[in-house]
Amino acid sequence: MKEGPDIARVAALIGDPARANMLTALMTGKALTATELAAEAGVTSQTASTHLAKLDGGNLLRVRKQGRHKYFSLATDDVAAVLEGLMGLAAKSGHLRTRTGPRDASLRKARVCYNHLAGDMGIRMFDSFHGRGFLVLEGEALRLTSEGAEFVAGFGIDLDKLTAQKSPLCKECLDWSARRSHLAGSLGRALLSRIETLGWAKRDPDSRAVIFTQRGEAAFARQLAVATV
Amino acid sequence: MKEGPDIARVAALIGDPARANMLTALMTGKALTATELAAEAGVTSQTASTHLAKLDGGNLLRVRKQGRHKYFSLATDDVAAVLEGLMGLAAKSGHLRTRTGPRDASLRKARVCYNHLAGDMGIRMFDSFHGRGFLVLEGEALRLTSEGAEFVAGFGIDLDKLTAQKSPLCKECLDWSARRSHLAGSLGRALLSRIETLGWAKRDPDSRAVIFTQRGEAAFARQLAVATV
DNA sequence: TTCATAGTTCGACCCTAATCGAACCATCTG
DNA sequence: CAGATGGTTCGATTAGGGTCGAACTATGAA
Repeated sequence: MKEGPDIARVAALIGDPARANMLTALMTGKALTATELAAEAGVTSQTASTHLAKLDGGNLLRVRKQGRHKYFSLATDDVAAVLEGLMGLAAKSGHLRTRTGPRDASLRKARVCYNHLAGDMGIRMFDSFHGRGFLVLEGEALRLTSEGAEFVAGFGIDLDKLTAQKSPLCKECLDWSARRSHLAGSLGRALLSRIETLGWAKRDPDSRAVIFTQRGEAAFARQLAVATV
Repeated sequence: MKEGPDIARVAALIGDPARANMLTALMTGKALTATELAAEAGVTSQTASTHLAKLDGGNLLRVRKQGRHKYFSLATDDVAAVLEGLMGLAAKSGHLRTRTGPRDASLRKARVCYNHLAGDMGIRMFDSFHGRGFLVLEGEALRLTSEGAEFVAGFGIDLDKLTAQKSPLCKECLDWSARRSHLAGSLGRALLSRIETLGWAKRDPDSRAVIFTQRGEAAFARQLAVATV
């Protein structure tokens, strides 16, 4: 009774209705912001904040700060597995679902996100870079490989100018609509800027949408599909 | 926030330190009495009683009444699996172990339990009967099959006399030392009585021990090993 | 710069639920 | 039968923690 592996502490974390609702909402695998989770749990943002702090303290969550937002997702698959098991025990099902993302199709496709490219096009770019070994995840950080540097240089970007800045070159950014990663940082901003310069796309002045021209989208896709060798 | 599969309720059940200690103590697979679990949790018997009622109400436990005792075990393997998962999440291990059973070897081997045979010999008998299809579990009840009836009749037991009684013929009884099932009920009592009549064993007048003679143990083992066909 | 929004911290309130003492019931022992 | 033990129920106490209002910080937008 004195020591123990403290299964009680973890279970108690999950045992609060508000926190349980948050965790079940995160079972989709998507990341949600604090306010979204607050709504999901049916509590105010203050209480949600304390709850999320506790869940994070119990290593049940993974937290990523994103500007003035904070994105939460389940820490590991193990957490999801335990939640799944608990759902099984609580035989009576009846899931909650959570509304997500922008309803505007053009925003989903491509938009600016703090001056870099987000939406489906942003994700495609990130996936391509990652899959071709241009970007590697090192712990929490994102590093541009020499192959990657070569590619962006060939794309017309002056890396030296970027690395001279104080702000980080590469940052992983969580996509709003799809909730997957895309490229942020000064490089992300430079890439979007270059795309605009090339005339492949231009920003919609009334919204965050980024409108690709037909020719621009084709050229963009061609760049992403280029084999490394 | 209104409905939900109520993962919170189950988690909250496990989330109380006292209850968590009880559940971890039951992770061995053995059944424990209410007082043992109270000691394990470090609470009084009253509080333990309420805790156990709640755990039972949440379908986390299986309960078997045994005279003035109440034996608790985990309801299903699923429960154990979830607990295992929670332990994994609560990384820091350090298990509790619980003292068990009689220290006297002869008592472990064979003893009377409310006038029927318990201990290793009792378990061997139950396992043999069960494995040969003499006894079948039907829900919570235990039924003697026609093959079983034939066998015990051949062993010299008057079944008609037993079935005429009001008390149940077959009952599953949880073994004190090994915490596994053996045969109780009027049949269990009749079997022990018959064993004594045959001179295979006699009771120790100073304890609960049942002392088998060498010849008796051999004959007993032979009976249990007999193939049905 | 000023405004708006996301999130946090502090403080106070309140309510649930764990706990135990005491009395009670059920079952075994002698 | 009386005595002992295992377990439950009731009631009162208490502590822990969830909750929100209000004030505060940080980041982005205009």
